Amino acid sequence: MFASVIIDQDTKALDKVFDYRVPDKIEIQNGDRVLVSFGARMMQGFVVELKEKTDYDEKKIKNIVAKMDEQPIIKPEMLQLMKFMCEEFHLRLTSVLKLFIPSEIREGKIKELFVKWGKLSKSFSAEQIKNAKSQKKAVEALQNKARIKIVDLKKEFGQSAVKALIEKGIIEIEMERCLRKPFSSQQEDKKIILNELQKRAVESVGEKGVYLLHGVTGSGKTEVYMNLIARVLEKGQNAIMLVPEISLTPQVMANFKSRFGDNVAVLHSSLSAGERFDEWKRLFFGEARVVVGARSAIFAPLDKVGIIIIDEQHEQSYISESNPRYDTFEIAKFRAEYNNCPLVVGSATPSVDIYEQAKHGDVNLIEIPTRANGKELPKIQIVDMMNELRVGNSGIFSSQLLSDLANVINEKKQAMIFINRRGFSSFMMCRECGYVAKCEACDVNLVYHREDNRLKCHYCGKQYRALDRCPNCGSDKIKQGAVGTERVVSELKEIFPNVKILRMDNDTTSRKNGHEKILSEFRESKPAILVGTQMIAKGHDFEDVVLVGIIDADQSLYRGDYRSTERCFQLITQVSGRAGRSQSEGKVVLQTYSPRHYVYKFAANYDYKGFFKKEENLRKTALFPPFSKIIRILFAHPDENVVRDELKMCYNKLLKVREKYFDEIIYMDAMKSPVKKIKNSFRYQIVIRLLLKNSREIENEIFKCTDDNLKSSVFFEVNPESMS
DNA sequence: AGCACGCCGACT
DNA sequence: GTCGGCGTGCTC
Repeated sequence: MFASVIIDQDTKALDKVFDYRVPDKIEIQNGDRVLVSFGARMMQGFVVELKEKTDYDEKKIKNIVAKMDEQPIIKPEMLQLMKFMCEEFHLRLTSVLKLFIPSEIREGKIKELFVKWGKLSKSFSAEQIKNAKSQKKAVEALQNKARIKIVDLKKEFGQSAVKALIEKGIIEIEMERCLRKPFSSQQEDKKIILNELQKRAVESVGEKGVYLLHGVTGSGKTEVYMNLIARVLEKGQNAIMLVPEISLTPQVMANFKSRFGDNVAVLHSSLSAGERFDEWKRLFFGEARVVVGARSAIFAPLDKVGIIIIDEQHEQSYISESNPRYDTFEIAKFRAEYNNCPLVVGSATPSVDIYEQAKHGDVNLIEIPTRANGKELPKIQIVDMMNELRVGNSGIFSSQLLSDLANVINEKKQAMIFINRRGFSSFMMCRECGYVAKCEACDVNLVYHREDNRLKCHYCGKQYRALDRCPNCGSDKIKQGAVGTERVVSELKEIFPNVKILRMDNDTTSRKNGHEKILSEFRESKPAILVGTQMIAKGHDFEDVVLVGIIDADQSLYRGDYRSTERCFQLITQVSGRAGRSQSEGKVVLQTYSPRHYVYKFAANYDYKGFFKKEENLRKTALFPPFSKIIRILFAHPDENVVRDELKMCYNKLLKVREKYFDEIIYMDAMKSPVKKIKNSFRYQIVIRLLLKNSREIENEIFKCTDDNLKSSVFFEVNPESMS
């Protein structure tokens, strides 16, 4: 019998399986963690396949040295998922591996895997101990107990005594694998009362398939989720619940903990490796039956999965940007199919992509069109900043927003001001006529790059001279518009000197608990204004927030990205959802320089369907996803010449693919990545846009062109979230 | 990743 | 003459 083993080391050179012979005395299963001799050293590996024959020279094959745990670490479902990911997303086995295995049992940590038990040797004689007191005591203890953990022995009788006994051969060491089943615990259950719409939503979720829960902000989706999970638990199955990164997590977590008690395991980024491992073990052994966590929790080692839920489906954080790159939704779909269970994704602002799937019936649509508390959604008022400019107000705030803020302060209520500040680059826009520079070839907005003072298209790489005069109206008031949180805060402080004004952005929350501190301070102050970036957009319920101001909504609109309109719509809806969550009516003031852009009309009316229809049409015409596929191949290497050469090599091969599929490849070019250098590695990319017909086949051919032994690291992305 | 093998410079 | 620099390539 032979076993294919992947070596636990994330390198391209080791991204293959190595065959070992399985000795008769060791019983090996798929997914077992094994110790093998690899080259000159001992390594840890994982068995991914068992077979009778091997292609490798049998004379050179080594034996598996040992099996490391009582049971396989990688369950059959996970093994299949690993293989699926490698094939489907062109990832390395070795890098996929680390998503499935907690760091605590990986790489150099082999020693910690075993519990070392101390046992008295049969052939020991009392003379050997003579008058060493603590050694004598240790031996006595072992005479009564047969075996004691070495760690405990050392603790009780001292390091040196135990060491001496081992050296003399009086104590023998017995290794035992450490992954054993811990005790289990019981569950409690509290029922929540659902309204009619929520009830119907729960009932609409069937035995399997993908469901899109489209519910307005405040429609009580969380209660629906909890009910669905309770239903599944009653059937004796388990559940996976995913939430976006951090900010939402404490609240959701508390909710779930109080509902499902010890049954809940939590996996998120701020856990220590040890804590993460503990939760992982609880899931692995079926002690915890619900996992709540960020995207990586989709790899939780749960059996009998009865439902998978992804909350805030549209969130970007579900797409992993660092290696290995993967889309959580695709993984969830695999697991749901494998377990024959439903996958429910929820959002107030679903992505265009998934809504398109719902339209074709690949995804079942469930709608909750009203808020759970019966309140109206806050009114959104669009303020034309161009007009403000015309009447002589060139400040950040419109007169409307200022007077509304004054009202809030008089009534001792709270307001939030939302600023869209993203990245290092931005678009160029004319403040007189609203003209925005676009790429001639791609119909997306150009991005201004300060380093070389040029405008660039992130999809085709075409470059344009930076503008100093508007080509439309001739005005010289053309500039890149970005206002920072700091400036907004300082101006607000000048206008409202006696009001508490808090700032929340990356700078102020980087410290530990910075997040919580600001939020609780805000909660306690009235009146108060909270100024912040994306992070104030989601999660938190503040009863007394009656006004939300959106400064420069355009920032997310003109980002040189085919998805930017979609993002803008999502952002407005999510931010608006913060206002008027309780008794008081809420209002939103939305400032923009392009008030006639269709996104604002739809967003102001909370008309998702209208927006979708319009957006769908535009993408169909311009051939952007979901009506095409964008493939980006990123090359990175510290030596710029190496990347250039290898990119060129790959590009030349790709030219042949393009020839073959000339009708289906709309666009293909090689260029520098918009971010030229990260961590001293130069980055170049090839961007290809192709039609959906035969796209899988073409994709595979494209991938083959990068298949050689390249020095650069190569990343392969389909419909990338960002081009940086 | 590591570690060996290997082919050129300054050193007891 | 050897010790050792780290470039290339292999590990079942």
